[in-house]
Amino acid sequence: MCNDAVPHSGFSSLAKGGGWYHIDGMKIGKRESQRLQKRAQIIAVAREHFFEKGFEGASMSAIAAQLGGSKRTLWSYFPSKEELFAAVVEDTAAGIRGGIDFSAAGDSPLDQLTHLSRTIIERMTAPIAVQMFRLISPMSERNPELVRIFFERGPRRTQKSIADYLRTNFGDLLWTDDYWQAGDDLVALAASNFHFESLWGLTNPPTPKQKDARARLAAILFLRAYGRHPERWAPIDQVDGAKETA
Amino acid sequence: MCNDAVPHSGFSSLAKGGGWYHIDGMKIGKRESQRLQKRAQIIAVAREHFFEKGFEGASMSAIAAQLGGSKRTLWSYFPSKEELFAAVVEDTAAGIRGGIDFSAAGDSPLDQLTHLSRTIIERMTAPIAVQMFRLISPMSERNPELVRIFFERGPRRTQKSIADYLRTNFGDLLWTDDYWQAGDDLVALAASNFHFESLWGLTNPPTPKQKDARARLAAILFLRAYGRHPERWAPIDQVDGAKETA
DNA sequence: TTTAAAGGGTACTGAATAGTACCTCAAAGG
DNA sequence: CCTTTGAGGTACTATTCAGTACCCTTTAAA
Repeated sequence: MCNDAVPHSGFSSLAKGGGWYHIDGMKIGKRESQRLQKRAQIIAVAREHFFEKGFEGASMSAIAAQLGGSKRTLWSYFPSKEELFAAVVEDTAAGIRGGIDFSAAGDSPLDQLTHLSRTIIERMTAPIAVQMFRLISPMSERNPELVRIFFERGPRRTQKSIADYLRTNFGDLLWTDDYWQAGDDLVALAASNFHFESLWGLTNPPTPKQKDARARLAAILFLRAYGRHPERWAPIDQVDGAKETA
Repeated sequence: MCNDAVPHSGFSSLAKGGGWYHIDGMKIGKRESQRLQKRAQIIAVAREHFFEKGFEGASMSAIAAQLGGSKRTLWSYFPSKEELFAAVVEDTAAGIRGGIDFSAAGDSPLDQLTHLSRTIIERMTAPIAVQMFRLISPMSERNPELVRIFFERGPRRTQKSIADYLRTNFGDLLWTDDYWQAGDDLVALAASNFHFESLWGLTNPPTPKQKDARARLAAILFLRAYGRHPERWAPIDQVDGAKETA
């Protein structure tokens, strides 16, 4: 979709200014290179506007004005507001997805899951993710396909990474075989509160310390809920709010 | 806010048509009564439009047209689009809140929590709640106060009910004193998946059977995670996806 | 029965919108 | 060096929208 705005006219000849331009290892001419840059710049500006005002509230004229160029230029890249919006969604989803960092692989199960929970929290409370949630939610009635694209390219990949990770590293410790469900529940335990608080802007953003505490609690809760031997993961003295009495 | 559109001019005199009109036990004249009815009707129609098109997408002219009356009438009730929107948010939040049904109070802890989880799921996947989430999310940048009002009058009350319920009925069974946190985690376990699926319209709405299964799983997970004796709530043979091997 | 308020209908204002037309100029490509 | 392509600038169209003005009818209240 929208690739017609980024023509790849094969191997173009040597540019006058000397040297080649590369994208993804492909040699391309300077014209194509500039066009790609311009396209990226447009998407970046459009993202600001859509994030701030929403789809209906954002104005193509305002975007063109901030870009400095003329409207004609904007329309030569994206033939309609919908297509520009779609490009922003795709680009942002691709930016959010990334790979999950499972680097704490050598530590204890509790530490591993704490680290994973911390990563999940960080990702779900990142401003770009929060703004994307705000932007995409109301689109499900008007353009469900767009929401699906966002989900497939963003959250879905994270879901899969987590499920794979649990299957590989925690297969023996859990009583369930449904690693997708378990992963979803880990995400829910780790980020659910922060998600709503961030989404609705009800409180100040959580501090690193709060995130750490929440990540550790989520890991304990998860290991108790899904572990074969839940009593091994006693929360007493490890978590604020635990009662003194055993 | 907006109460200037609903004048309560004290105890007005007898209406010609005979009899009194009552609202909240107060006697009011027929004019006031009709005005309140009209106001409610406007909010109902406006809600449809805002739910379908969002704040920016909805049109006051279209709302007035569907109401049948003239624009002048609409503006005499709500002096601006923002005020109408605020009224819709308040009205809807008040409608959603209701009381939680804790009627399964005589059963086992597992049954009690299953029932509670089922109620939570039902509430969070109800169309009016889903649409309200979609509508309110993007408002947090443009009108944070409105989001706060919605939260206080809707989700916050549910949060409190659940925390109170856990404190009263499960105080002895849980290792934590933080019943708000525990309640939030129960909600997360019960409804998190369904919440995103509903919000983004990714799948068909869950069937009653799926909701029942999820509610039971959430109850087990919660009792293992937060129970003093998690091993008592063994999921084997109670939950799909549990491994055969002990 | 009188009267004053409210609702309905139509037409309007002024502003903002998505998208187009046309021309000019810089620069990339050959 | 010359030609083509794309980008900038300005002005435009047609539409839609929030909100207003004006006038007529209905009806509740006294």
